[in-house]
Amino acid sequence: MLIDPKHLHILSAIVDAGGMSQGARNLGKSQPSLSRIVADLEARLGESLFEKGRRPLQPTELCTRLASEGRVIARATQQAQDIASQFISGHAGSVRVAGTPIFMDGVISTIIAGFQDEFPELRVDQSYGYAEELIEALRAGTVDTCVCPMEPGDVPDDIGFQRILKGRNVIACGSAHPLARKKSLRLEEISEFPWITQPAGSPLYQDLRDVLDSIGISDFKVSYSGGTLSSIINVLAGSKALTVLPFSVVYMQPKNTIVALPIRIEHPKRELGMLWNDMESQSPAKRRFIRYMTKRFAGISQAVAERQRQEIWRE
Amino acid sequence: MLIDPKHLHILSAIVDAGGMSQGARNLGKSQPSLSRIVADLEARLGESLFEKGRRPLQPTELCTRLASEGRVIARATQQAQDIASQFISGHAGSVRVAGTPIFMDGVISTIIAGFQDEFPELRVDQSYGYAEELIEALRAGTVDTCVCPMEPGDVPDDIGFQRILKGRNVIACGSAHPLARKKSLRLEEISEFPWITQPAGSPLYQDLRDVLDSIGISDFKVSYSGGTLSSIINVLAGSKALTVLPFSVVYMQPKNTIVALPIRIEHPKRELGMLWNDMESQSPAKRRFIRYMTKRFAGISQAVAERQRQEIWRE
DNA sequence: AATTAACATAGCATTATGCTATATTATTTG
DNA sequence: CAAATAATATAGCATAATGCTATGTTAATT
Repeated sequence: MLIDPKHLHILSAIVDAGGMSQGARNLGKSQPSLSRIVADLEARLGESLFEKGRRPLQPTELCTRLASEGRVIARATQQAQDIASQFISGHAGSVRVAGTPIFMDGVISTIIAGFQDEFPELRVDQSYGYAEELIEALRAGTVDTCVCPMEPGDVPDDIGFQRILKGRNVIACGSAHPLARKKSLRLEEISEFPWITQPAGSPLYQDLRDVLDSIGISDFKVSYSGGTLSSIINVLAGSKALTVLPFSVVYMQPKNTIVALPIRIEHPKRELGMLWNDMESQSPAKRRFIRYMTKRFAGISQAVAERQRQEIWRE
Repeated sequence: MLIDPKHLHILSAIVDAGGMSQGARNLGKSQPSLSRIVADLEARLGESLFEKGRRPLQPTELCTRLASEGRVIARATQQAQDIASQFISGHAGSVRVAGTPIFMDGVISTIIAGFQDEFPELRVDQSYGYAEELIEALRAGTVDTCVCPMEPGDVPDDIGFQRILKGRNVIACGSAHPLARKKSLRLEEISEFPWITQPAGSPLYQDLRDVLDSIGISDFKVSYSGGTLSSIINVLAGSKALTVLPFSVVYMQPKNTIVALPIRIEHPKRELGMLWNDMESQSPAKRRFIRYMTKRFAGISQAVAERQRQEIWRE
């Protein structure tokens, strides 16, 4: 003797409408449908649900109590309906984003803020990692999308990649740094200052080495390492140390904290991009996030390049 | 795009069981059933509910949220199930009992106490009235059963009647009354005391008149009227007034409050009985109540008659 | 008594659901 | 890495549930 929750819902609709005909209209069904469902229920329960022979339909006590459970069911079903449509339209759900620390802290988090402003019901779970582990995480399904500097050729075939920003590094220092005011610099001038480095495995560490190699500095002094971006910026701002950072990160910082030195250094071969595993199986929220990011970066990319041209290349 | 609450319930069962096979076992269904229902739901939502190609079945975010609504539905359905079976077995529900005030207060309420002790989930709604209005209320369906002194011949054909107690009246007084200690009384002795009466329309008022008429007292002094039983008893106990009461009422009172005088007075033609409208359409709880009352009174009726024989008739 | 509005029933078409048998597939084991 | 295992997916078929329209009944109203 099992009761179908749908029947309880229908019962509540009849009781609330005050009759079968109106109840049927409210539910978008025909009156005979409800009539039969009620009759079946009565037969299966062995109890009548409406006083018979009364025309403003009068629910029995049992009916009233079952109808109140029906209301709970109706509410939960509606809720599920809403959740589903919110979810399908990409207005509800969550995205798990991972990426390299400096970019996540320095650029992506600000863009995420804009995303959350536009889609307040969407939850973003952020985590950190470098290329190999990120791809690993994508494959394991513990992360939905990653932001990571990659050489496009290094992206495995099974992983989607969308470039969002060109790789442009600069040498950065605190805005009070003695070199900060100079219009032009000779390479020798920077050699006396100590350096802030990223962890050895990180792309930026490699970039730093490459830059100094190309300038001819093979032996450099490291004054600070291991901090996340906010620590690095504090150290830069309060000391004479230098570091290599993506220009986009410098660009996104508030004025008067750090600046980029007007020295052209070589572009890293990596480009910042978004990675994903299987776009088709992504939920709408996740697709929406990726769409949003690539779209926002289309604009930002321009602005960053323009500013860099003005500030570093002085054209 | 309507979601069936049953499907949400099934979804929650699958998620909670950690897989379809176990979920199917828990629900008492076959695994292919669930598999298809999930596939249909996915097709209709256009979103997958379980990560595909993962074997410990892993619900997607959407699935998790829908399942949590499913749990609400499962709980409400179970609740409805419980309500129904409690109700059908007569262990839940309510009974609306009406009756004449003195009997309700003096006898029935005590029996109701026993009923509620045995069926604590059953609610009793009590109200008061006299024969015509009671029958009216039964027909209107505002009351389920009535307790009322009636002449069996006066019961309308459409109303069921079950005698529960013979009509036996006595003259009652406070236990400290000067007449209370006498073994036998002459009729003249009672004529000097004032009387407590019921409202003019009540059966007991008629009984009082009949009694005094038969004794030859046509002109009697009324000292108090209009009170319900507890007032009447207080007035009896604290004054020298007399009144006519059913012996059953006197019998049910605690010792040393009121007593019945050893004077044989004529039996009223009315007998206390239970009335109902249509036994078939009564809910189990109401049937159970009527059953309980008639059964309890089968015993009480004996005890009352026996005691009355001893106390009044002195046989 | 006639009218009206609602509920009940009948009949039929369609969909949903149930099952068993069997194919696939992810994971574990040897 | 192949075999074994255990779970899910699919196919096919029978049955139950549900939908509708048309129509019969009935309680309330005029």
